[in-house]
Amino acid sequence: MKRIEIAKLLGTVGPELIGTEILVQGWVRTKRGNKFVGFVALNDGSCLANLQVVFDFSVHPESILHKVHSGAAIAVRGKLTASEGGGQQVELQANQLEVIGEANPDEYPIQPKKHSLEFLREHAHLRFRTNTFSAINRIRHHLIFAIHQFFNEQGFYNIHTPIITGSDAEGAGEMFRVSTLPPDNPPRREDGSIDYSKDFFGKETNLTVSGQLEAELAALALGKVYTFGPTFRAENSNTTRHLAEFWMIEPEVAFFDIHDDMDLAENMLKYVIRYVLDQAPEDLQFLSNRLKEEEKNKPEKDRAPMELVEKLKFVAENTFVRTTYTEAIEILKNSKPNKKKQFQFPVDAWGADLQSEHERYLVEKHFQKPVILTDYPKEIKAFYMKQNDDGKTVRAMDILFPGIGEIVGGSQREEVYEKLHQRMVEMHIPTEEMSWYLDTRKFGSVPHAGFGLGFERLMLFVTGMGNIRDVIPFPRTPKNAEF
RNA sequence: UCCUCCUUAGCUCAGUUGGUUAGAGCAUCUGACUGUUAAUCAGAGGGUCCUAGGUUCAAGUCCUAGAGGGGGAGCCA
Repeated sequence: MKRIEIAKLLGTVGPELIGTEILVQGWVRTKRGNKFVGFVALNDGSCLANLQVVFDFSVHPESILHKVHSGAAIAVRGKLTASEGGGQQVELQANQLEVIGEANPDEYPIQPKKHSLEFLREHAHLRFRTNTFSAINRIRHHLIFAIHQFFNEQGFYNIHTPIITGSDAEGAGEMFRVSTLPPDNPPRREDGSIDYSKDFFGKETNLTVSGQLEAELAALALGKVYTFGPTFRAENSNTTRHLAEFWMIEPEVAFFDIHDDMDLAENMLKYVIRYVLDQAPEDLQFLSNRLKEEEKNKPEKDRAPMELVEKLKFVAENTFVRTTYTEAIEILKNSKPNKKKQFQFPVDAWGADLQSEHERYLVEKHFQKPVILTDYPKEIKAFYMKQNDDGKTVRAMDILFPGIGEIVGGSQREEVYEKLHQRMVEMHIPTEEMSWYLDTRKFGSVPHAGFGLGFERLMLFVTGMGNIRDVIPFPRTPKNAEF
């Protein structure tokens, strides 16, 4: 007999199968009952909801049912019936029970009760077994799929940019070195420095901090491309928004200017949010309720103004606010918290980078919508960004989301060889080592633009979770590479 | 890296001014109950109070150092 997934039994297929003999396999969530009848809530990961399996104790020997604990894997054959109880439409009357894998209740750490997220993080190998993390990971799948589908529908090509990179000049952050040299006794040059010409690649190599520069190479031939791959930053960042290993989406499009870039980013975010709303309503509702429950413990002023599902719909249906850095500085200068000196970093002069508290004020208090900020001072942005005619600003755009801060960072790229070269010299980027990048501006250079979207930051927003370590299955952070 | 808070039973947490034998709920085990929904009810077992020093007649409680974790900041996606 072939196994049927619980999602199908609890979905549209269920009613048709009432009265027939079926097989289900899954993991026990809870067991309850009395001497005569037992109820097991069975979950197989195909959906959030459990299937209720009913055991008649006069049929099943107690010795086997004794092994049915939370966490145990079982296979059950029986007849699907309309439920006598109130909690569910259908249930399974068990005829045959097989305990596939026992779970010793004295050792199994996941109980049918609320665990703290901190505790579950230390048991990340088992936290998939909880409602919260199974919901998060199903949503993660839908989001990944939606991103690929969006770009595919728009005619983009997916490009695999290298994970190991020989360039350390991207300036996006500290890098993890990749080397096969013996760490205790590496070959050295006469001056005592490590001789990387003897290393595996014959030079220093690192894990990538961004696929953007390589994506630009592809865009200047294939037109519309995107990368979606792992990214590594060796920054000692200990926050709820940073990971040492995370996944990034980086589209790059030839003949796009900054406005096309903003349109693309806004459309993409709305598309994937709508997709998840459509594909995972139960999981989202569960997380929404969970969040609401959690917020009951918070003071009124710290509570989110909207419930999760409501918030996602709001973002999907409303136009993002677009404004310039210069206008944002004016708004902040004249804002109440600035005048009352409530900002930790007061806003006085044009040219300073915006702090988290400023971004949060703009998004959550002033506009109360996602905000796209453009035309930042060139001093606080990367070397490859297109310089405006004012000589002061670059065509950069950051998308700020409530509760998350910066979720997208992008720009139109500088396509004029001389301007790019000059900016690289000014910012001490080694131009010889980056000749392959400069070549694109020598041969058939065109205006182009792109952006980077931190996938886990998007996950934070969509799931409403507060810590980035809970939206990736196995988080890598400073001092933590378990599992 | 900086600031701040936390660490007591398997889990979540109480523990008063330093004072007798460190408690509760859930989980586990035993028993009761013929349809439960995180079942309910009764009973039992379960503790290196994070670690190492120190103060004191007396430390879970006070002090110092360390470890681990949370939150915030910086860097950023």
